[in-house]
Amino acid sequence: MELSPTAKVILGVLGMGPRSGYEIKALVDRSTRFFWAASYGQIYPELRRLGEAGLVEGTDSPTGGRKRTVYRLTPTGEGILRRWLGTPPEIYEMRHEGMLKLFFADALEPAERIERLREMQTLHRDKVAALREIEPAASEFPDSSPYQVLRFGIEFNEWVVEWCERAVEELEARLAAKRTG
Amino acid sequence: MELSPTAKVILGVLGMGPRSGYEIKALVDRSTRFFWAASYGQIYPELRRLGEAGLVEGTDSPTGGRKRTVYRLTPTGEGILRRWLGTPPEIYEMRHEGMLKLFFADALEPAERIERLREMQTLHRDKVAALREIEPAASEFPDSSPYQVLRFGIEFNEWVVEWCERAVEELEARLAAKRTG
DNA sequence: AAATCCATGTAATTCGTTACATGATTTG
DNA sequence: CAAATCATGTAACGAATTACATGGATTT
Repeated sequence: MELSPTAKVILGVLGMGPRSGYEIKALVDRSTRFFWAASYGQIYPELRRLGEAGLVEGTDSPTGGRKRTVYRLTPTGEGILRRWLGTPPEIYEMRHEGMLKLFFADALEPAERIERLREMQTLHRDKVAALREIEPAASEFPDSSPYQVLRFGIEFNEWVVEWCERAVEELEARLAAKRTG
Repeated sequence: MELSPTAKVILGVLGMGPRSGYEIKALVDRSTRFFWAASYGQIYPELRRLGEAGLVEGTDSPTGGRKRTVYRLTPTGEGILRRWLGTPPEIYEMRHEGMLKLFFADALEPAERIERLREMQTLHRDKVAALREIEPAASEFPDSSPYQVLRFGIEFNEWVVEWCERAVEELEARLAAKRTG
């Protein structure tokens, strides 16, 4: 039973309690999206597949005349979630356009290379700001895993901001040395 | 002229000098793969498309009876590369299974949560080791952008290893406090 | 009354990996 | 001479986003 990327988030989220597809998407957008995204085009078909495979179970629970299906884990699904959680992580990927541009920055003037670094810094500063907005709500449960993960996100992005700062300083020092030397 | 993800690496690599598709792939695998991967199934078709669009130009230069096409940037391609390099980065994505498992770790025993963290730590320790192997060769050009990016990779992964260490210590302290308290 | 939110779902398109097929050349 | 490397390419498949379509409920 190989779990698809989207199945992993769905099972994990349903492990916290029953939810509709819409609610799963909303939760993902507020939390795991920073390291594990999922769109409607993935979530709804995957919920159907997981239902067919017997890992989740949908119950109709409309709000008024608005139809709505709430999904919960079956015992099988619960077991498979546990098993997956108990396995070492395998997937770790990054797609970082700032890094890519920096990698090719030898083709640029030194001043432009510094500009590239500044832009990368801005991007990560914005990430810190975005995550800090979530923080007050999340800090209600300071011992929880989700809060720990949020802290990681904030501290990691702060680290990158500082790294950029140091990199800029080094480059500027080198530029100055070249001018005077 | 919207550049595809693979077009970005290809143009960047060709900006450092003419290369065959095979050589592009080899370089990517030794360098940008950590933050921008590309496979044969992307590279060869994209080289053809870039050729049709007039950004690159292929020249037959067989080695013996083994056919081989070396690509170089056209002036148009050069210009488009420059323009892209001079624009703020937009794409920044991460897919981190360790983080995802940690996020859902409230469903686990505290001891298991610590295990999850240890596994994440191992993963990043392995990354540090892998990058350190490349370092000696890269450090020949300590002022180059690629070396700077490699340093980022090493230092970033080291930071994560330390973060995991701190997180484990906190959790262990909390566990101990619970036992005695 | 309009805007926003709740809710579900699909179609089109792009992106990306893996595996396969083919064959020459070099190195041990 | 076997294995590794150089070299190009495609087919099958899976993953993912975006946009669209539809419609009820709630809020302003």
